[in-house]
Amino acid sequence: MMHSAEQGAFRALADPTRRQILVHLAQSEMTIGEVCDRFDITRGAVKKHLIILEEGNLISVHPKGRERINRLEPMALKTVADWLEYFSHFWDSKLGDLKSAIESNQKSTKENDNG
Amino acid sequence: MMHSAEQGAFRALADPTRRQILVHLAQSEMTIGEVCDRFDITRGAVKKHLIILEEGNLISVHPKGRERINRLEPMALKTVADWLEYFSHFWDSKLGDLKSAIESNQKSTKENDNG
DNA sequence: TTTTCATAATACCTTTTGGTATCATTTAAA
DNA sequence: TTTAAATGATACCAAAAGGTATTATGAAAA
Repeated sequence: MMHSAEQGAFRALADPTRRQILVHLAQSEMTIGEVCDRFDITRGAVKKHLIILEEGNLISVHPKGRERINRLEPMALKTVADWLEYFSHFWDSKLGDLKSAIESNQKSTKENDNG
Repeated sequence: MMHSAEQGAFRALADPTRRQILVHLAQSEMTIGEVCDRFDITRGAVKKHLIILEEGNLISVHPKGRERINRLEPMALKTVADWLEYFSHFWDSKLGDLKSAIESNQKSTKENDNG
């Protein structure tokens, strides 16, 4: 099946535990054990979340002795932010009302990366 | 169960068909029938996607005679963009490398809305 | 009033998801 | 060289997701 570049990241972000893990990794990189200490689920569950985060390129994993360091990879988050930015004129527009913003959008945009 | 304000939106955005629907609704509001015309799935499937988008406050639905108009609600997207912005210093930082950005983050941030 | 059109609702099916428990593997330490 | 620690892998389970087909409703049109 076809997957857009950001699909893996959107999928990973859908789960609150995974978003929480990203917040923790934004403070410092961690081993799996250290991530587990911050949640009340089993190591196996945490491991699965880390795999999904890795598949979405939101983290990278680096072996170090018998440990494995999990590190935030912010560029995948930027991919998501970029997708959202396509809609940003709806909320930071000076027009102030949605109807006008959509009409303005219809005039200016026919094709786009989100389509 | 506790749900953060943005949980419904993140959940809705995880599916590529639903993201596509939002792109279409950014062009103009549409009835369900008009949304269906743009996809190769059944009306029932589209309806379910619209319900999930509505649950995430990403769209609102407005009865009009025997039709129901689906309208983009951009503020829920802003909620998601705001969550992501917490991480933005990792990619737009002048520091340029992640290690420094995380160390800088450790100094400046102890608690935050994402935590 | 009787159709017809746009939509809602429900039952059902398969795959994915989020979790557990258990066993295997690899590396550091005694 | 054993032993302990950190992690990986697998089988299993219940619930949620994404889809279909079918039936029901409610408003517009003939």
